[in-house]
Amino acid sequence: MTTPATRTIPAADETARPTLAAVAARAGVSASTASLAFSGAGPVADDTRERVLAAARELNYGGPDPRARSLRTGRSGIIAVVMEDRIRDAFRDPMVVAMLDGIADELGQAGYSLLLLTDSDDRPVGGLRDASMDAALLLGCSTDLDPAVAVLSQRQVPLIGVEAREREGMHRVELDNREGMRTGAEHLHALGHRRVGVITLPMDRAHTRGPFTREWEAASDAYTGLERLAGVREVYPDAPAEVAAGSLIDEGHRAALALLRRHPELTAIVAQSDLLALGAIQAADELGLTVPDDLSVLGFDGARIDGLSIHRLTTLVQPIVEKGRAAARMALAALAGEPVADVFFTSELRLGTTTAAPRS
Amino acid sequence: MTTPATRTIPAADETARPTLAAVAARAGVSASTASLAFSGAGPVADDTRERVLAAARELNYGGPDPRARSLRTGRSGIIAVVMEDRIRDAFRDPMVVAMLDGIADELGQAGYSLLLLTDSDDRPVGGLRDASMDAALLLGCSTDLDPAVAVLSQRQVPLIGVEAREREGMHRVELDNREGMRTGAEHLHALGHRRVGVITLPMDRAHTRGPFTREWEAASDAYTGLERLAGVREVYPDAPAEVAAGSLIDEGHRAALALLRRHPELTAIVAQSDLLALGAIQAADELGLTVPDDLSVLGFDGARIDGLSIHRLTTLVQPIVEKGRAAARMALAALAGEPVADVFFTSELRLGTTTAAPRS
DNA sequence: CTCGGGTATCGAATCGATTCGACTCGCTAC
DNA sequence: GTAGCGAGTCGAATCGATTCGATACCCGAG
Repeated sequence: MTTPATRTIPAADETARPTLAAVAARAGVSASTASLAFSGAGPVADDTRERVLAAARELNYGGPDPRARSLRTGRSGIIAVVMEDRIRDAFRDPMVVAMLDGIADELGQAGYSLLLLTDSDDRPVGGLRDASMDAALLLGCSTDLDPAVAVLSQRQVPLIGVEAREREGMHRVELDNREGMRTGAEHLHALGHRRVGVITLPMDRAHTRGPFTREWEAASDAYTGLERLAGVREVYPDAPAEVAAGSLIDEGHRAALALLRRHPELTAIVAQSDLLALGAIQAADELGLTVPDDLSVLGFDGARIDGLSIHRLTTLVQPIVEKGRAAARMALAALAGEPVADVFFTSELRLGTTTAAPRS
Repeated sequence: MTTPATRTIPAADETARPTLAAVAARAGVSASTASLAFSGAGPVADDTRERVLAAARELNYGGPDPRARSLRTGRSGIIAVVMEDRIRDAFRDPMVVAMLDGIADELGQAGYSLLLLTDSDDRPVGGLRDASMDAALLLGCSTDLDPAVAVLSQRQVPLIGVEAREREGMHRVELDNREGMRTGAEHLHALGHRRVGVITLPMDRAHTRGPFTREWEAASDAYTGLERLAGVREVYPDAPAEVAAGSLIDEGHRAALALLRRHPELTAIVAQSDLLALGAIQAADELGLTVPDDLSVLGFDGARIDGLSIHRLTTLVQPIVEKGRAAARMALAALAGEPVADVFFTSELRLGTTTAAPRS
């Protein structure tokens, strides 16, 4: 050994995790060479590489420590997906799952992995602020989490917002929520409906239920829900709205009951998601209303929900998986230093059996 | 400034990301003090902290870089969940989602975040090997991914296997799959059933469908599926089995049709998951068989699947969310250096309306 | 008046790799 | 005969923080 005796030599210490330096020493090469042998970047003689790998095997070395590599290279290979809801709630929504699917697929192919973050009351530790990530995808996040996002922005982490309010330095994936809903509302109007109610997605972080008053509307910063509502209001400016606590069948059920109790004159309900629409149909059944003759129901999403209903929902189909893919690709492009253009998707009205002309 | 002019001073360079050192310099304190000011560990005078934070604001510094912190402290705050399936498939399974829910809840409270990894053909980069994580939870992983897991083991990353084959240095969360299924089979036997078939979970990584032959069985290293099958075989040693390509309703449907075509004499079907059982019921309906009189169907999981069927499934209820929580807690305990004991959960037979004595 | 003890701060070592520039060979081409 | 080149290797700087031990200071107790 040429190492001076003054240095601490962890030589035969079996408990400590071996380092690249230890492997290099054992193989009789420098750390730089050993690094090259592992990464494959740069020229290394075949038998040198062999010796290094052999030494690694002998020392039970499992390859370079990702932490150190990440510090040096500035890349962690991790892309975060930030959601507002608790994971439990998020996974209940088939739209979220479908989108994650698109994201994961695209990221996986590029060799990135996916960190799931929920924007939970900004904990002192463990949140957005101190997870290392190369980029972040924000799924429908309101402005509430601005401070945390600002930190990422400061760190020059590329930010992709999916159906999120516009924001300095953030790329966006958008959907024509407003236009889609207007198209849907026009469809109802053409059928002859004049009294139409809306069941909306949550309008605040607390997932409060109830009638969507003008004051509440003024205070709300929910993005997607407001856009979809605005679309309906372009056709039915005074349509009453009931806010659900989540995109869930039960919530649609509850909201529909509330809405129909307060507004028995309604002949159609526009639900801001397919799950909500399904709940509304259930509620109609219970009230003895026939869908679509007594009550038309319109959804949004184009979720393929098999067997949950005898109806084929009239709904606005959005390319949800593609949306996920697009978001992921934008992150990858930003990381590659390529220019990134915002992406806009459009939804399409799919006619089903849940809308028809109002009776009489 | 007291900094010698020979050092490169990134002073007014607005493009480079500011470092803690830069902030410290600007605040007129040492890097150590600045670090303390941010982390809160150690005594710092109030006005010193103020000055540091002010300097950070001025320099647009977003807090310590997680990468560096992670290298130094040896902790990344990330716990990985490794699944075999593609995310798309995994999320379709309500059991996986429920378990992730328990995991996420427990980890979130402890300030950890959740890295989703799928064991995809061991890509050169982006897989298990080079994501930094403090611990890994392996959800029902077969031995196929041993090499990758071995690396983690070498790195002394705590490993928790949920329904995974036993493995050196891995903690386990187990379920009484075999005993549960035996109990279910005994229930059928007590009702008088003598000809019983099984629909199994996937038995290989390729998700191959088809009759589960003895050769295949010998070659398979699926863990949960084999255990559950073994439980049934303790009562019905010769029960024919049909392998499904996933825990999905459609797969249960397909498998049941195949099974009943080959074995019309069957009076009961044991499905290895509730979704498969639901599919089997659908298939029975189509074949004009009445459940439970013509065909009894037994599930496993105790998934709460509302509205998908008019039947209440007879099934083995497992504490799935608790399983997730337990796994997460084990990881946290291991990280805290506490002793970790394996955890065993038990399932319980819940009688529904899908099993009865065979006709005649 | 001095000593003990707590508070605030700093310097320097350290975490474990990657990477750039320099250096040494052996060979070819002019 | 030597300039030029490419392959292979090494040394040293660097990434950006945390943390340990030392130091300086102030205050109260003895």
